[in-house]
Amino acid sequence: MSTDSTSAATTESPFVLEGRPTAQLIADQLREQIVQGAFLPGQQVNESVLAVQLNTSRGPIREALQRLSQEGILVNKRNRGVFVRELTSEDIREIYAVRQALESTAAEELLASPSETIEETCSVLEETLGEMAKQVAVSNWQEIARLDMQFHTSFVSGTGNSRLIRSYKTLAAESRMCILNLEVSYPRVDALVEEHQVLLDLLARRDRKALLRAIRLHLEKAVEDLTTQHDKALGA
Amino acid sequence: MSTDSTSAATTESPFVLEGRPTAQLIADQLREQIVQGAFLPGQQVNESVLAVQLNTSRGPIREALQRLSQEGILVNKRNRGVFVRELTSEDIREIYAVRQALESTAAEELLASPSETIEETCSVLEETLGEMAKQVAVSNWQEIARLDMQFHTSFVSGTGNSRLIRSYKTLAAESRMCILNLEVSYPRVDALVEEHQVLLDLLARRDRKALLRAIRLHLEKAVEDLTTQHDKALGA
DNA sequence: CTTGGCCAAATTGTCAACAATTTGCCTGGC
DNA sequence: GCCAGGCAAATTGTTGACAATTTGGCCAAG
Repeated sequence: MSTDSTSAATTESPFVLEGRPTAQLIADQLREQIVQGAFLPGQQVNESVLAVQLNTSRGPIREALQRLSQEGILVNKRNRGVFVRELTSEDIREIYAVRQALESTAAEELLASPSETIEETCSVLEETLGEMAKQVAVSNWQEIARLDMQFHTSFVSGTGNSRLIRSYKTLAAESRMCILNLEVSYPRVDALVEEHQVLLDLLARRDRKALLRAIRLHLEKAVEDLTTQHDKALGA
Repeated sequence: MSTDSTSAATTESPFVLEGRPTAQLIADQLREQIVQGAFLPGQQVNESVLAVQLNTSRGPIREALQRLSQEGILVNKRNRGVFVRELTSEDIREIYAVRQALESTAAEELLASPSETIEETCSVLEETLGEMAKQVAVSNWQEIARLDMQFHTSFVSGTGNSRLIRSYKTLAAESRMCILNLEVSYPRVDALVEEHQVLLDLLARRDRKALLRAIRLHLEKAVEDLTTQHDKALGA
């Protein structure tokens, strides 16, 4: 992954301009690569090599890296560079505590929305869930992790509250990092699909109290799984 | 406020370097100026003039502006520049809905913390509240707004949850913008101090249920005041 | 008088070179 | 053998210049 010609594979688009903000495209690419584990935690991300890999100069790269630093998936050490953040068990608890707060609020707002909005959200969630089931069948963990977070992000996006969505997306990226850091992090995948199906059903049924409770339990269980795996990995 | 020599007054520090991340210092300065109303909503923020005002080049300025754009107090229009965000009544509702979610979670986490942490937080809040009372006496609205948000930010900071704090600080800045946009936005200042005193007392007394309720009412009332003033300002 | 396109000004987007700082190694002395 | 000091390499931080794009005004044709 150094500077050999095969690194061109990481450059997904030869020309970076698509008529949209360039640095953001780079940031999105990098974020995706990072949460997929292309960069190891603690590893330094060099501006210059990224510039040549993405066929651009350091300027846009700097902007993208700063953006990701602000999101929290990179850390910036003055005059040293940016590094992929290493997440501790405490970080996991923090992230999921805030996620619970935001998802609960999203549930409240969704239930207060017109039926049309709820139904549209449900159909989106259903589609994601179907895709998730397929990927579970072939044990594609990376895709499962992505779809897991896509499910939750779509749930929150259903509210249309842009601040809620913005805050949540950051946490979603961090969550994917948590999951990826732990290799096989889904103890039982069957339960995973089933749990999300429950969330979807409760939303469709407008069962406020049960939905809030299910969200809490779902996230609490995730924290438990993640921290357990995390501490185990540390012990190994 | 154009390019005359008096604009040097906006440059609070002749030398920007203090051994800390430079762009962040600029961002902090700008954020403070913006939430204080030094830039009007919708106004364009020019990179070049800022560069000469702050006695630096466009590079760090760009980074600072991008950071503030990501926080949401500036909006970036491709090839046009960055502008101070104009907030609508809908924005106010969004912001305060998320604030309610985060502050409620902060309350829960605080109450689950060791007594030591709670007491320390209370003393910090008390100090801010005392300062707020002083500024109320002299009707210094700008300082009142700052202390209002400092109170809430300190409350959330008491949890030590860095993600919670990070998300909240963004909303706090946006809230100050809401307040500033509306000139005299505190209908009755006495009620303001009193309400915060109630929050502090309930935290000190560990009255979970009453505290959560008080937070909700406090923020709901704020939304009502702000949107009323906002719509009135639009009608004028 | 209105409308269409063209032109120029201003501003951001990008780039490559230069400066400053940190880190690790190497050498010299104790 | 160990430690202190300095030196060199690498990386980021900063700067000024250049390129691209949008916008508003101007002019002419209908």
